[in-house]
Amino acid sequence: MGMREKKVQRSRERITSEAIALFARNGYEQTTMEAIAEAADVSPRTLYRYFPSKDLIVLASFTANTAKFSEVFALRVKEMPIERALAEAIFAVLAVEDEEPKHALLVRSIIGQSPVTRARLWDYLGEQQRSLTKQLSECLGVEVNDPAVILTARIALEVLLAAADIWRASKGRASSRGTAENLMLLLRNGGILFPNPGTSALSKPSGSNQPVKKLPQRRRHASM
Amino acid sequence: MGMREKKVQRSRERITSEAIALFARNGYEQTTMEAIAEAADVSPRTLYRYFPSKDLIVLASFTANTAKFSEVFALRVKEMPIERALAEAIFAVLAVEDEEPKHALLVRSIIGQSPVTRARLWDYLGEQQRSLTKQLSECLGVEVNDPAVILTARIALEVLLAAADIWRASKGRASSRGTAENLMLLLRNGGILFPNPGTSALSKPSGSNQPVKKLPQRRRHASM
DNA sequence: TGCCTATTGACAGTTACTGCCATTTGGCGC
DNA sequence: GCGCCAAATGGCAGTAACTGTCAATAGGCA
Repeated sequence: MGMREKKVQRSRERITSEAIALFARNGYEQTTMEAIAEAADVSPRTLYRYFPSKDLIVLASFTANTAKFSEVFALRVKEMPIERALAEAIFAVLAVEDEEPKHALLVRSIIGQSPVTRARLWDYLGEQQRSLTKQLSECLGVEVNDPAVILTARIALEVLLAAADIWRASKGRASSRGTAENLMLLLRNGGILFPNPGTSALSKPSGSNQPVKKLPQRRRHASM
Repeated sequence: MGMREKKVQRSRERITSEAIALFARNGYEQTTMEAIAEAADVSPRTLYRYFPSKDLIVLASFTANTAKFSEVFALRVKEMPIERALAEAIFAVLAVEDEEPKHALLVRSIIGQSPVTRARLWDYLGEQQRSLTKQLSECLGVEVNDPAVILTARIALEVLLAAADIWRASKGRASSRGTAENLMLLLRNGGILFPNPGTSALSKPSGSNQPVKKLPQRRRHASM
């Protein structure tokens, strides 16, 4: 990698880390692009070349730390049943929450501060969902617009989001992986609406979550 | 209602309808607030008093035409099982799609044009979800942070969104209600991942959707 | 009729973002 | 090392979404 690309890389990382720091200190709306540019030691115009909009800085910080659902799924589905592959993908995406809880909570709090930022996350999840739908349809040999695969993909991502929500509500004290496992068990048993015979309709009192296996760490300001 | 409030009401409706018309003609980004103000015959400053931001005009046009999920659910759950009440709420929210397909498609296309606008919809759905979670927890006598109710609320809204998506993909030719019914049947049968014994894992070929019962029409630019 | 208050409008200012052009700087053949 | 090219950067001017402030206006009511 030449001098040129290395400089770009470093600028990019400097921008994201300085921006996150400023957002954390002063709030998202209160920190101007000019301030970020100064902190990252580039001109405002250059900052806009790296990130066409302020919210994309936040999204970059988010995606840099989270595995891509569809990628993990694509990898795992070759060697295990679909249900397990989905579970693995969910765990992989949630890995940051268990490994760097502080940082995960911080980024989420920044995302929560601005509608535009939430929009980027929503769009990102939409892409993941479309991608997963496509993969599921190929696995099962049905059309991509088959209601069954569309619904399955959406529910899988909902389990992920619900786990993240519950984890956040616990302020990072719970295990996100354990939470996700709990939810998937619930789903398998038919949930509240369609409980399978012999399973309780409600979730078991989840005072203690399972211990979490350590997974290889992802670096914070990765290549993105 | 006095002269004063009536004037406000009329201004509000003039703004939303003119704005939607302009968005439809020129696109969301291309129409300025100034242009909307002029079309609605108010000063720009006044326009901002009615709608603090451009995207909220679009959200208002959306919510004015769609029933509130949680309200319908609250009403119906008193007289029928939860599963049916959820279904009724889904049908009620989807009613616009079947009654005013053109308008529904238009608003959705405008929402699709801007991330901020999508964010508002997402936030709106988030409120609905929290509200539904609370109601479900009361119905079942469990905590609001019970994973089971959280997941149930999310899945219910996902069914709604999936139905809307599939309906939109059909360009309004399908029945959104029929689509939703199809999805709920799928869910009841355990879907792809956990099929109940004796049910096909995949959705049945849905060439013909059920006929749709006519429901009382909601006015387009209602009180909001 | 005349006062009071809610609504409106005009003006100036901030900030996110864009297009354009001049300047700098790393990469590379010589 | 030298000079050329293309990529990267920076500065400047402009647009448009907002926001605060204050004066003008117009219902509502005594």
